[in-house]
Amino acid sequence: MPELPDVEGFRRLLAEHGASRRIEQVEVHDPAVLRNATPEEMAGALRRRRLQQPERRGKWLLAPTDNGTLLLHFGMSGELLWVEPGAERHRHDRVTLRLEEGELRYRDQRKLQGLWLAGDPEAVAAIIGPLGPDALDLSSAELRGRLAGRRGRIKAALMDQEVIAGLGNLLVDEILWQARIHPHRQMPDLDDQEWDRLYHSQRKVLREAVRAGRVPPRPSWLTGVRDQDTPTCPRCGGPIDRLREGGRSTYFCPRCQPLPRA
DNA sequence: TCAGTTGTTTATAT
DNA sequence: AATATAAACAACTG
Repeated sequence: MPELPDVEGFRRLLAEHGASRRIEQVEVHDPAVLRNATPEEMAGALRRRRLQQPERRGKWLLAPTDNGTLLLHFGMSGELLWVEPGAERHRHDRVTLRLEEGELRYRDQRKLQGLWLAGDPEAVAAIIGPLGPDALDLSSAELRGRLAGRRGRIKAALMDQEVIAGLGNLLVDEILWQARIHPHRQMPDLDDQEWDRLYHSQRKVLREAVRAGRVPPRPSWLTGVRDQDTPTCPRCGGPIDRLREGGRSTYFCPRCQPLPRA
């Protein structure tokens, strides 16, 4: 699930239900998701502390309290849910933050990422590592400035969190498809019109995905057809092709997204 | 049994 | 120095 739009949805959830409320209890159902603290340390740091305004940085969610910050990363299968007090536990619920009004559940099937504890902004920065500017507030000039001059394929560059933070496999395929740019294009080869299409596609896809809290699988979008057995392009009707880029499945339309100089 | 999954890191090669 | 590839992490599903 989680790319920028999903994590932004989790941030909204946390802002609505958690901000300014007190954590009554921390329940660690699976200690394996705690990356730099024991369950005792996590509970000791957060119990009876007040949550402040949450923040998203790329795919990271920051939940600051009056005693340090909880950092959450959702990997490929994580999510954050708000449930009624004492709601039944799901088998993949790994951590529960119990508040007076309800419970926040960190749920994750695969446990590829997890939860960290940071005492100060420097510790937060050390855990998150270098991140490019967030994709959600990126100007046209900044997008081009971050990418131009790099060698390599455009999909790899867009997926690199140090270049731009927040874009993942699904988003990048959708953006490139809407911009009609082949995922293997080289940045120096893009003309002004293509840069423009890339920027506006990025804006449109992100705006609508953030609103939905996911990349919406609309029939008119690549995301709406990519999981079909033999997907066809919603724009031209031609067959959708698949290739491997950076170890990820990449879907594109060879007719709408041609690779020049074959 | 095997390939595949919306993420990231590490090792190795180019 | 950058870039490319594969594997590993983990827990499933078809």
